[in-house]
Amino acid sequence: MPYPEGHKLKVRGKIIESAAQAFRTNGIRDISVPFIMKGAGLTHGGFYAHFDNKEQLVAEACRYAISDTIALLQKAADQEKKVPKINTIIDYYLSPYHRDRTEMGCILPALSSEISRSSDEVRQVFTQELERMIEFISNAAKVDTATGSTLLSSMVGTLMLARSVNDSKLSDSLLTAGKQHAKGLMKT
Amino acid sequence: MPYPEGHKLKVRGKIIESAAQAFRTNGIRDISVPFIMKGAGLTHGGFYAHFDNKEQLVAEACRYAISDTIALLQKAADQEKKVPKINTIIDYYLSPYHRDRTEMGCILPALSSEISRSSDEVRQVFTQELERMIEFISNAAKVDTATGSTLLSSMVGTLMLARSVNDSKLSDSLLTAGKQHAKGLMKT
DNA sequence: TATAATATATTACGATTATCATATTTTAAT
DNA sequence: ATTAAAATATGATAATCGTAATATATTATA
Repeated sequence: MPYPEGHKLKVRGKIIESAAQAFRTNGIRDISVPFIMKGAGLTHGGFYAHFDNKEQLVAEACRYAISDTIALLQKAADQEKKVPKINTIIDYYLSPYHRDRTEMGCILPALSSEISRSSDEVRQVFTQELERMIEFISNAAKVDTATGSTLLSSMVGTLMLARSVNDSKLSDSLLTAGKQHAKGLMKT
Repeated sequence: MPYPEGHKLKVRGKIIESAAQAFRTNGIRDISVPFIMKGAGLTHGGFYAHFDNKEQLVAEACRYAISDTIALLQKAADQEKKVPKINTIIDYYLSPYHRDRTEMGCILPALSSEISRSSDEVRQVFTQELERMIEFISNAAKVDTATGSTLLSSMVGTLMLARSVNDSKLSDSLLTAGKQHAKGLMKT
Protein backbone atom coordinates (compact mmCIF):
# COMPACT_ATOMS: atom_id res chain seq x y z
CA MET A 1 0.00 0.00 0.00
CA PRO A 2 1.77 3.09 -1.25
CA TYR A 3 1.43 6.47 0.45
CA PRO A 4 1.70 6.59 4.25
CA GLU A 5 -1.12 5.17 6.31
CA GLY A 6 -3.95 7.59 6.84
CA HIS A 7 -2.62 9.91 4.17
CA LYS A 8 -5.81 10.09 2.21
CA LEU A 9 -7.86 10.64 5.33
CA LYS A 10 -5.64 13.54 6.28
CA VAL A 11 -6.04 15.08 2.83
CA ARG A 12 -9.77 14.57 3.03
CA GLY A 13 -9.70 16.45 6.30
CA LYS A 14 -7.80 19.30 4.69
CA ILE A 15 -10.38 19.55 1.92
CA ILE A 16 -13.17 19.69 4.48
CA GLU A 17 -11.37 22.38 6.45
CA SER A 18 -10.75 24.40 3.31
CA ALA A 19 -14.40 24.06 2.34
CA ALA A 20 -15.70 24.95 5.80
CA GLN A 21 -13.69 28.13 5.76
CA ALA A 22 -14.51 29.11 2.19
CA PHE A 23 -18.23 28.38 2.48
CA ARG A 24 -18.57 30.48 5.62
CA THR A 25 -16.79 33.38 3.97
CA ASN A 26 -18.53 33.40 0.62
CA GLY A 27 -21.48 31.03 0.75
CA ILE A 28 -21.85 27.57 -0.71
CA ARG A 29 -22.94 28.47 -4.21
CA ASP A 30 -20.26 31.12 -4.64
CA ILE A 31 -17.39 28.79 -3.84
CA SER A 32 -16.24 26.42 -6.55
CA VAL A 33 -14.74 22.97 -6.19
CA PRO A 34 -11.48 24.13 -7.84
CA PHE A 35 -11.22 26.97 -5.31
CA ILE A 36 -11.69 24.63 -2.37
CA MET A 37 -9.09 22.25 -3.71
CA LYS A 38 -6.60 25.03 -4.19
CA GLY A 39 -7.20 26.00 -0.57
CA ALA A 40 -6.24 22.47 0.41
CA GLY A 41 -3.10 22.65 -1.72
CA LEU A 42 -4.44 20.42 -4.47
CA THR A 43 -5.85 20.65 -7.97
CA HIS A 44 -9.49 20.12 -8.70
CA GLY A 45 -9.22 16.80 -10.53
CA GLY A 46 -8.66 14.70 -7.45
CA PHE A 47 -11.79 15.94 -5.75
CA TYR A 48 -13.95 13.02 -6.85
CA ALA A 49 -11.58 10.53 -5.33
CA HIS A 50 -12.64 11.95 -1.97
CA PHE A 51 -16.29 12.87 -2.42
CA ASP A 52 -19.12 11.76 -4.66
CA ASN A 53 -20.11 15.33 -5.39
CA LYS A 54 -20.05 18.84 -4.02
CA GLU A 55 -23.18 18.32 -1.95
CA GLN A 56 -21.53 15.55 0.04
CA LEU A 57 -18.68 17.88 0.87
CA VAL A 58 -21.16 20.50 2.01
CA ALA A 59 -22.58 17.98 4.48
CA GLU A 60 -19.14 17.11 5.82
CA ALA A 61 -18.08 20.73 6.05
CA CYS A 62 -21.27 21.47 7.92
CA ARG A 63 -20.63 18.71 10.43
CA TYR A 64 -17.04 19.78 10.88
CA ALA A 65 -17.81 23.46 11.34
CA ILE A 66 -20.51 23.02 13.95
CA SER A 67 -18.44 20.55 15.94
CA ASP A 68 -15.58 22.98 15.79
CA THR A 69 -17.74 25.85 17.03
CA ILE A 70 -19.08 23.80 19.93
CA ALA A 71 -15.53 22.86 20.90
CA LEU A 72 -14.44 26.48 20.70
CA LEU A 73 -17.29 27.71 22.88
CA GLN A 74 -16.73 24.86 25.31
CA LYS A 75 -13.10 25.79 25.65
CA ALA A 76 -13.86 29.46 26.13
CA ALA A 77 -16.42 28.60 28.80
CA ASP A 78 -14.03 26.26 30.60
CA GLN A 79 -11.25 28.79 30.76
CA GLU A 80 -13.48 31.26 32.54
CA LYS A 81 -13.93 30.18 36.16
CA LYS A 82 -16.18 32.89 37.51
CA VAL A 83 -19.70 33.90 36.51
CA PRO A 84 -22.29 31.69 34.82
CA LYS A 85 -20.43 30.08 31.94
CA ILE A 86 -23.20 30.91 29.54
CA ASN A 87 -22.31 34.59 29.89
CA THR A 88 -18.84 33.92 28.53
CA ILE A 89 -20.42 32.14 25.58
CA ILE A 90 -22.85 34.94 24.92
CA ASP A 91 -20.12 37.54 25.14
CA TYR A 92 -18.02 35.66 22.64
CA TYR A 93 -20.82 34.79 20.26
CA LEU A 94 -22.04 38.36 20.04
CA SER A 95 -18.62 40.01 20.03
CA PRO A 96 -17.37 42.20 17.18
CA TYR A 97 -14.51 39.70 16.98
CA HIS A 98 -16.85 36.88 16.08
CA ARG A 99 -18.90 39.10 13.79
CA ASP A 100 -15.82 40.10 11.83
CA ARG A 101 -14.39 36.60 11.42
CA THR A 102 -17.04 34.78 9.47
CA GLU A 103 -14.48 32.39 8.01
CA MET A 104 -13.84 30.78 11.40
CA GLY A 105 -17.17 31.54 13.08
CA CYS A 106 -20.40 29.72 13.67
CA ILE A 107 -22.02 28.55 10.45
CA LEU A 108 -25.57 29.07 11.64
CA PRO A 109 -25.74 32.78 10.80
CA ALA A 110 -23.60 32.26 7.71
CA LEU A 111 -25.14 29.27 5.97
CA SER A 112 -28.50 28.32 7.47
CA SER A 113 -30.62 29.91 4.77
CA GLU A 114 -28.59 28.30 2.04
CA ILE A 115 -28.75 24.95 3.82
CA SER A 116 -32.54 25.19 4.02
CA ARG A 117 -32.44 24.89 0.22
CA SER A 118 -29.90 22.06 0.16
CA SER A 119 -30.33 18.32 -0.28
CA ASP A 120 -31.87 16.08 2.35
CA GLU A 121 -28.45 14.68 3.08
CA VAL A 122 -27.14 18.11 4.02
CA ARG A 123 -30.18 19.07 6.02
CA GLN A 124 -30.04 15.79 7.89
CA VAL A 125 -26.51 16.48 9.06
CA PHE A 126 -27.38 20.06 9.82
CA THR A 127 -30.34 19.05 11.95
CA GLN A 128 -28.25 16.56 13.90
CA GLU A 129 -25.54 19.08 14.60
CA LEU A 130 -28.00 21.83 15.46
CA GLU A 131 -29.52 19.54 18.07
CA ARG A 132 -26.08 19.03 19.57
CA MET A 133 -25.59 22.78 19.60
CA ILE A 134 -28.91 23.31 21.36
CA GLU A 135 -28.01 20.68 23.96
CA PHE A 136 -24.67 22.34 24.53
CA ILE A 137 -26.14 25.80 24.98
CA SER A 138 -28.95 24.55 27.20
CA ASN A 139 -26.48 22.73 29.44
CA ALA A 140 -24.16 25.71 29.69
CA ALA A 141 -27.10 27.95 30.56
CA LYS A 142 -28.70 25.37 32.83
CA VAL A 143 -32.09 25.77 31.18
CA ASP A 144 -34.43 23.41 29.34
CA THR A 145 -33.87 22.90 25.63
CA ALA A 146 -36.83 25.11 24.68
CA THR A 147 -35.23 28.06 26.42
CA GLY A 148 -31.82 27.05 25.13
CA SER A 149 -32.99 26.92 21.54
CA THR A 150 -34.57 30.34 21.95
CA LEU A 151 -31.33 31.73 23.27
CA LEU A 152 -29.43 30.25 20.35
CA SER A 153 -31.95 31.46 17.76
CA SER A 154 -31.76 34.92 19.19
CA MET A 155 -27.97 35.00 19.04
CA VAL A 156 -27.94 33.61 15.50
CA GLY A 157 -30.41 36.20 14.25
CA THR A 158 -28.57 39.01 15.95
CA LEU A 159 -25.19 38.04 14.56
CA MET A 160 -26.56 37.61 11.08
CA LEU A 161 -28.22 41.03 11.01
CA ALA A 162 -25.15 42.63 12.56
CA ARG A 163 -23.13 41.23 9.69
CA SER A 164 -25.56 42.33 7.00
CA VAL A 165 -25.84 45.94 7.96
CA ASN A 166 -23.70 48.58 6.31
CA ASP A 167 -23.49 50.87 9.33
CA SER A 168 -20.98 49.94 11.99
CA LYS A 169 -22.75 51.88 14.71
CA LEU A 170 -26.01 50.11 14.04
CA SER A 171 -24.16 46.81 13.85
CA ASP A 172 -22.51 47.37 17.21
CA SER A 173 -25.75 48.39 18.83
CA LEU A 174 -27.47 45.27 17.52
CA LEU A 175 -24.76 43.19 19.19
CA THR A 176 -24.94 45.12 22.45
CA ALA A 177 -28.70 44.94 22.66
CA GLY A 178 -28.58 41.26 21.83
CA LYS A 179 -26.05 40.54 24.57
CA GLN A 180 -27.98 42.40 27.21
CA HIS A 181 -31.16 40.64 26.29
CA ALA A 182 -29.56 37.19 26.08
CA LYS A 183 -28.15 37.52 29.57
CA GLY A 184 -31.45 38.78 30.89
CA LEU A 185 -33.18 35.82 29.35
CA MET A 186 -31.25 33.49 31.63
CA LYS A 187 -32.57 35.09 34.79
CA THR A 188 -36.18 34.05 34.32
CA MET B 1 -43.95 58.59 -27.57
CA PRO B 2 -45.03 55.06 -28.33
CA TYR B 3 -46.22 52.65 -25.67
CA PRO B 4 -48.70 53.87 -23.10
CA GLU B 5 -47.51 56.25 -20.44
CA GLY B 6 -45.93 54.53 -17.49
CA HIS B 7 -45.68 51.28 -19.37
CA LYS B 8 -41.99 50.79 -18.81
CA LEU B 9 -42.31 51.59 -15.13
CA LYS B 10 -45.01 48.99 -14.78
CA VAL B 11 -42.84 46.39 -16.46
CA ARG B 12 -39.95 47.37 -14.26
CA GLY B 13 -42.19 46.77 -11.28
CA LYS B 14 -43.10 43.34 -12.57
CA ILE B 15 -39.45 42.42 -12.93
CA ILE B 16 -38.80 43.52 -9.36
CA GLU B 17 -41.74 41.50 -8.09
CA SER B 18 -40.62 38.45 -10.00
CA ALA B 19 -37.11 38.85 -8.63
CA ALA B 20 -38.25 39.39 -5.05
CA GLN B 21 -40.24 36.19 -5.18
CA ALA B 22 -37.56 34.10 -6.91
CA PHE B 23 -34.70 35.34 -4.71
CA ARG B 24 -36.57 34.54 -1.53
CA THR B 25 -37.35 31.04 -2.74
CA ASN B 26 -33.96 30.05 -4.10
CA GLY B 27 -31.44 32.65 -3.07
CA ILE B 28 -29.83 35.38 -5.12
CA ARG B 29 -26.99 33.46 -6.68
CA ASP B 30 -29.18 30.52 -7.67
CA ILE B 31 -31.65 32.61 -9.64
CA SER B 32 -30.65 33.71 -13.11
CA VAL B 33 -31.61 36.85 -14.94
CA PRO B 34 -33.37 34.83 -17.68
CA PHE B 35 -35.43 33.07 -15.03
CA ILE B 36 -36.51 36.33 -13.44
CA MET B 37 -37.47 37.77 -16.81
CA LYS B 38 -39.51 34.72 -17.67
CA GLY B 39 -41.32 35.18 -14.36
CA ALA B 40 -42.20 38.70 -15.48
CA GLY B 41 -43.45 37.41 -18.83
CA LEU B 42 -40.45 38.67 -20.78
CA THR B 43 -37.26 37.37 -22.36
CA HIS B 44 -33.84 37.97 -20.93
CA GLY B 45 -32.53 40.42 -23.50
CA GLY B 46 -34.57 43.37 -22.38
CA PHE B 47 -33.30 43.21 -18.85
CA TYR B 48 -30.55 45.74 -19.37
CA ALA B 49 -32.98 48.34 -20.59
CA HIS B 50 -34.33 48.35 -17.04
CA PHE B 51 -31.30 47.76 -14.85
CA ASP B 52 -27.56 48.32 -15.16
CA ASN B 53 -26.83 44.86 -13.82
CA LYS B 54 -28.17 42.10 -11.62
CA GLU B 55 -26.86 43.68 -8.44
CA GLN B 56 -28.98 46.76 -8.98
CA LEU B 57 -32.04 44.56 -9.28
CA VAL B 58 -31.10 42.84 -6.03
CA ALA B 59 -31.13 46.20 -4.30
CA GLU B 60 -34.55 47.08 -5.72
CA ALA B 61 -35.98 43.67 -4.91
CA CYS B 62 -34.69 44.02 -1.39
CA ARG B 63 -36.36 47.39 -0.94
CA TYR B 64 -39.59 46.12 -2.41
CA ALA B 65 -39.71 42.95 -0.32
CA ILE B 66 -39.09 44.60 3.04
CA SER B 67 -41.62 47.34 2.35
CA ASP B 68 -44.09 44.68 1.39
CA THR B 69 -43.48 42.72 4.57
CA ILE B 70 -43.92 45.81 6.73
CA ALA B 71 -47.18 46.57 4.97
CA LEU B 72 -48.38 43.02 5.44
CA LEU B 73 -47.59 42.99 9.16
CA GLN B 74 -49.13 46.42 9.55
CA LYS B 75 -52.33 45.23 7.94
CA ALA B 76 -52.45 42.09 10.04
CA ALA B 77 -51.93 44.13 13.19
CA ASP B 78 -54.63 46.66 12.20
CA GLN B 79 -57.24 44.01 11.55
CA GLU B 80 -56.84 42.62 15.04
CA LYS B 81 -58.54 44.92 17.53
CA LYS B 82 -57.88 43.14 20.80
CA VAL B 83 -54.62 42.32 22.56
CA PRO B 84 -51.30 44.10 22.12
CA LYS B 85 -50.85 44.38 18.37
CA ILE B 86 -47.32 43.08 18.60
CA ASN B 87 -48.68 39.70 19.61
CA THR B 88 -50.50 39.40 16.31
CA ILE B 89 -47.29 40.23 14.52
CA ILE B 90 -45.30 37.68 16.50
CA ASP B 91 -47.93 35.01 15.92
CA TYR B 92 -47.85 35.62 12.20
CA TYR B 93 -44.11 35.92 11.87
CA LEU B 94 -43.44 32.69 13.70
CA SER B 95 -46.35 30.75 12.23
CA PRO B 96 -45.89 27.55 10.20
CA TYR B 97 -47.73 29.44 7.46
CA HIS B 98 -44.99 32.04 7.23
CA ARG B 99 -42.28 29.42 7.60
CA ASP B 100 -43.65 27.42 4.69
CA ARG B 101 -44.10 30.35 2.30
CA THR B 102 -40.62 31.69 1.85
CA GLU B 103 -41.48 33.08 -1.57
CA MET B 104 -43.81 35.69 -0.09
CA GLY B 105 -42.29 35.98 3.37
CA CYS B 106 -39.86 38.28 5.09
CA ILE B 107 -36.51 38.42 3.35
CA LEU B 108 -34.48 38.80 6.53
CA PRO B 109 -34.30 35.09 7.33
CA ALA B 110 -34.08 34.21 3.65
CA LEU B 111 -31.45 36.57 2.28
CA SER B 112 -29.57 38.39 5.04
CA SER B 113 -26.48 36.23 4.94
CA GLU B 114 -26.24 36.51 1.18
CA ILE B 115 -26.76 40.25 1.40
CA SER B 116 -23.92 40.56 3.90
CA ARG B 117 -21.68 39.51 1.01
CA SER B 118 -23.31 41.79 -1.56
CA SER B 119 -22.22 45.14 -2.92
CA ASP B 120 -22.30 48.33 -0.89
CA GLU B 121 -25.27 49.48 -2.94
CA VAL B 122 -27.30 46.49 -1.85
CA ARG B 123 -26.22 46.66 1.78
CA GLN B 124 -27.03 50.35 1.87
CA VAL B 125 -30.61 49.71 0.83
CA PHE B 126 -30.83 46.75 3.16
CA THR B 127 -29.64 48.80 6.11
CA GLN B 128 -32.15 51.54 5.37
CA GLU B 129 -35.02 49.11 5.13
CA LEU B 130 -33.95 47.17 8.20
CA GLU B 131 -34.03 50.38 10.17
CA ARG B 132 -37.59 50.98 9.01
CA MET B 133 -38.45 47.46 10.05
CA ILE B 134 -36.95 47.96 13.50
CA GLU B 135 -38.91 51.21 13.89
CA PHE B 136 -42.09 49.47 12.90
CA ILE B 137 -41.62 46.57 15.32
CA SER B 138 -40.59 48.87 18.15
CA ASN B 139 -43.67 51.04 17.62
CA ALA B 140 -46.00 48.09 17.46
CA ALA B 141 -44.49 46.68 20.64
CA LYS B 142 -44.27 50.06 22.32
CA VAL B 143 -40.66 49.53 23.31
CA ASP B 144 -37.42 51.34 22.58
CA THR B 145 -35.55 50.45 19.39
CA ALA B 146 -32.93 48.45 21.27
CA THR B 147 -35.59 46.12 22.59
CA GLY B 148 -37.38 46.19 19.27
CA SER B 149 -34.28 45.18 17.34
CA THR B 150 -33.71 42.36 19.78
CA LEU B 151 -37.23 41.12 19.28
CA LEU B 152 -36.80 41.24 15.52
CA SER B 153 -33.40 39.52 15.59
CA SER B 154 -34.84 36.79 17.72
CA MET B 155 -37.76 36.19 15.35
CA VAL B 156 -35.48 36.24 12.31
CA GLY B 157 -33.09 33.70 13.81
CA THR B 158 -35.92 31.46 14.93
CA LEU B 159 -37.63 31.45 11.56
CA MET B 160 -34.41 30.79 9.71
CA LEU B 161 -33.47 27.82 11.87
CA ALA B 162 -37.02 26.49 11.70
CA ARG B 163 -36.72 26.53 7.93
CA SER B 164 -33.32 24.85 7.84
CA VAL B 165 -34.12 21.88 9.99
CA ASN B 166 -35.15 18.58 8.45
CA ASP B 167 -37.39 17.49 11.29
CA SER B 168 -40.86 18.99 11.36
CA LYS B 169 -41.35 18.35 15.07
CA LEU B 170 -38.15 20.17 15.90
CA SER B 171 -39.08 22.94 13.51
CA ASP B 172 -42.49 23.40 15.13
CA SER B 173 -41.02 23.40 18.59
CA LEU B 174 -38.51 26.06 17.59
CA LEU B 175 -41.38 28.25 16.43
CA THR B 176 -43.43 27.61 19.56
CA ALA B 177 -40.56 28.32 21.92
CA GLY B 178 -39.71 31.43 19.94
CA LYS B 179 -43.26 32.74 20.14
CA GLN B 180 -43.55 32.20 23.86
CA HIS B 181 -40.27 33.90 24.47
CA ALA B 182 -40.99 36.83 22.16
CA LYS B 183 -44.23 37.57 23.91
CA GLY B 184 -42.56 37.26 27.31
CA LEU B 185 -39.92 39.71 26.18
CA MET B 186 -42.54 42.42 25.87
CA LYS B 187 -43.55 42.21 29.50
CA THR B 188 -40.26 43.38 30.94
C1' DT C 1 15.85 -1.14 -7.48
C1' DA C 2 11.68 -2.64 -9.65
C1' DT C 3 6.89 -3.02 -9.18
C1' DA C 4 2.22 -2.26 -8.57
C1' DA C 5 -1.21 0.02 -6.08
C1' DT C 6 -2.76 4.35 -4.86
C1' DA C 7 -3.20 9.26 -5.00
C1' DT C 8 -3.03 13.43 -7.62
C1' DA C 9 -2.73 16.29 -11.96
C1' DT C 10 -4.07 17.38 -16.64
C1' DT C 11 -7.33 17.96 -19.85
C1' DA C 12 -11.85 17.98 -21.69
C1' DC C 13 -17.09 18.28 -21.89
C1' DG C 14 -21.53 20.10 -21.72
C1' DA C 15 -24.31 23.22 -19.29
C1' DT C 16 -25.23 27.67 -17.41
C1' DT C 17 -24.28 32.35 -16.51
C1' DA C 18 -24.20 37.68 -16.96
C1' DT C 19 -23.91 40.70 -20.37
C1' DC C 20 -24.15 42.89 -24.90
C1' DA C 21 -25.17 43.82 -30.03
C1' DT C 22 -28.48 43.63 -33.16
C1' DA C 23 -33.05 42.69 -35.05
C1' DT C 24 -37.88 42.99 -34.53
C1' DT C 25 -42.09 44.37 -32.73
C1' DT C 26 -45.23 47.74 -30.75
C1' DT C 27 -47.94 52.00 -30.77
C1' DA C 28 -48.53 57.31 -30.30
C1' DA C 29 -48.46 60.91 -33.33
C1' DT C 30 -48.76 62.46 -38.01
C1' DA D 1 -51.96 54.27 -43.19
C1' DT D 2 -47.25 55.71 -42.38
C1' DT D 3 -43.61 56.76 -39.57
C1' DA D 4 -40.33 56.84 -36.08
C1' DA D 5 -39.36 56.36 -31.33
C1' DA D 6 -39.45 53.19 -27.67
C1' DA D 7 -39.56 48.63 -25.89
C1' DT D 8 -38.72 43.92 -26.32
C1' DA D 9 -36.86 39.64 -28.57
C1' DT D 10 -33.21 37.04 -30.71
C1' DG D 11 -28.86 35.49 -30.89
C1' DA D 12 -24.00 35.53 -29.60
C1' DT D 13 -19.83 35.82 -26.47
C1' DA D 14 -16.71 34.81 -23.00
C1' DA D 15 -16.32 33.01 -18.52
C1' DT D 16 -17.10 29.64 -15.04
C1' DC D 17 -19.09 25.71 -13.20
C1' DG D 18 -19.55 20.54 -11.73
C1' DT D 19 -18.10 16.41 -13.26
C1' DA D 20 -15.50 12.76 -15.60
C1' DA D 21 -11.75 10.34 -18.26
C1' DT D 22 -7.23 9.76 -18.68
C1' DA D 23 -2.40 10.49 -17.67
C1' DT D 24 1.19 11.12 -14.37
C1' DA D 25 3.46 11.03 -10.04
C1' DT D 26 4.26 8.89 -5.55
C1' DT D 27 5.88 5.35 -2.33
C1' DA D 28 5.38 0.87 0.56
C1' DT D 29 6.66 -3.53 -0.36
C1' DA D 30 9.20 -7.30 -2.59
